[in-house]
Amino acid sequence: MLQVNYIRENKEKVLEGLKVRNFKQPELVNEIIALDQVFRATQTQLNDFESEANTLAKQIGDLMRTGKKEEADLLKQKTTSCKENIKKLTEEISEIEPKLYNLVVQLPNLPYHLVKNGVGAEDNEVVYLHDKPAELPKNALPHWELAAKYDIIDFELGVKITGAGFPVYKGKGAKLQRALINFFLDSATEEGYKEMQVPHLVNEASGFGTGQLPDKEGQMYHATVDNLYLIPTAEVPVTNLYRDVILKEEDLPIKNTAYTPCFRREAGSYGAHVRGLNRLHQFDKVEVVQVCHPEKSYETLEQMNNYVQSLLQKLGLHYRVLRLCGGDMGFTSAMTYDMEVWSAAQERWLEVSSVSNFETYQSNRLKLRFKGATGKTQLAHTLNGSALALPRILASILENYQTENGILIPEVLQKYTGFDRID
RNA sequence: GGAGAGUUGGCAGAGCGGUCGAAUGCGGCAGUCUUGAAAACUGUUGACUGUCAUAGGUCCGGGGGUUCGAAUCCCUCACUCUCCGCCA
Repeated sequence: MLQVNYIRENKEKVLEGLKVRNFKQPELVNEIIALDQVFRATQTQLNDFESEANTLAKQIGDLMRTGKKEEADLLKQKTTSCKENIKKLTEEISEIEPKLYNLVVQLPNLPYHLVKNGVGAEDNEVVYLHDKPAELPKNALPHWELAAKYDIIDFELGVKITGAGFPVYKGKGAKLQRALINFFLDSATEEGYKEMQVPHLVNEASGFGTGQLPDKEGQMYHATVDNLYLIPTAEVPVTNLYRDVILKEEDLPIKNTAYTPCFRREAGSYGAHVRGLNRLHQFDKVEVVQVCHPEKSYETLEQMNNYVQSLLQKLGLHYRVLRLCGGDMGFTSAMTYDMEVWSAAQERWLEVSSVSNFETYQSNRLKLRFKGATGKTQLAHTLNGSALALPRILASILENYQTENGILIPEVLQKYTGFDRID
């Protein structure tokens, strides 16, 4: 979330940013500033009374110790009105504070200056296009048909044991999946990320820390008996490692990577576009996360962008990079690149990665700070990206590498799979 | 699942209802000594809020209560640990 102090001191910038995002309730800004003023005025009044009460209590203490009980009793009477005021003002504050918080969390992050004004996906900028569509054999099949033909992914079996959106990978399909995970983790390690294995269930506090709660509660699977949530992305546990942490400046940047399954309820999304591997309730993903110095975060974003592209290039996929416009960007992001691979058989682009700089939006909520040379603590910047999400990568490999004689395995994966084709 | 113990500053660990934001040790930082380093010695060292700067205020797991005054007493919730049982 944004910092109230920042909103107060940079009202115009905030309004401009919200405009780029096409944000529908700019009036929130004024409400926040007004309520914040009330909040701080009340706080000041309360502090004054608290100060008075503290002074009186100390005096009474002194008198009691020196045996002047009558004088002490006299002073005690004076505390009554003070206490009443404190009680009243405390109640006021406890009403105002959550109200203010609820307003502030409704504001999205402010876009970086490179982000273009826009409403939706059609306004995104294509900033890079790599290669051409693969040339496919005549009767090219979409991946779900290839999956059935070679018996490597079984959607029906998943339906039987769990439900739709939980595929079963079989034989070489399972092996290819594992190969991709290893390839992505090894690559991330070479790039300087530290591999982490984190829990796949998180508590409520972690859900709040990265902002899935309270708003997107319906998107997560909830183990109610223990009040734990299945993670929708590794971002949740990996970023929460740094909740309530004050780092040393020399610890930055922190680069972590983790492979996890991801669980998403995807309530309400059905239809042709979710066929096959396009949209699942459970899928695998390798995530990269960085915590860095505010001055370095855009440099870092470009590094991460390039890194993700290097993976796609090694896999030999036709892809493009989008810089999302204000209206299409996630709520918490300041700038996002989406990578999309071309699905030759479906003839559409599939999003396989999203790399974002959240600036201080996450770290403010997480209380993730660092202490610089000056001794002042300040919020760190956080970034993350998928590197990569497996199902659509798998889908596009199946589709793009299909031949008359089976599906070829990209060379870079062969040392992980141990075979060079699926037939 | 049963029984018990605990939760205090970066860590370890003390704390009588008032003089406690909190002893002490370690760690960190600065200095003395040294060619340099180590050791030793000296000093310093929490976060948040607030102010132009002071001042002031809040924080001893969370919430509530008793009291003029709570880290300390009471209630409640959460979490952690130990032992037993079960078990990958």
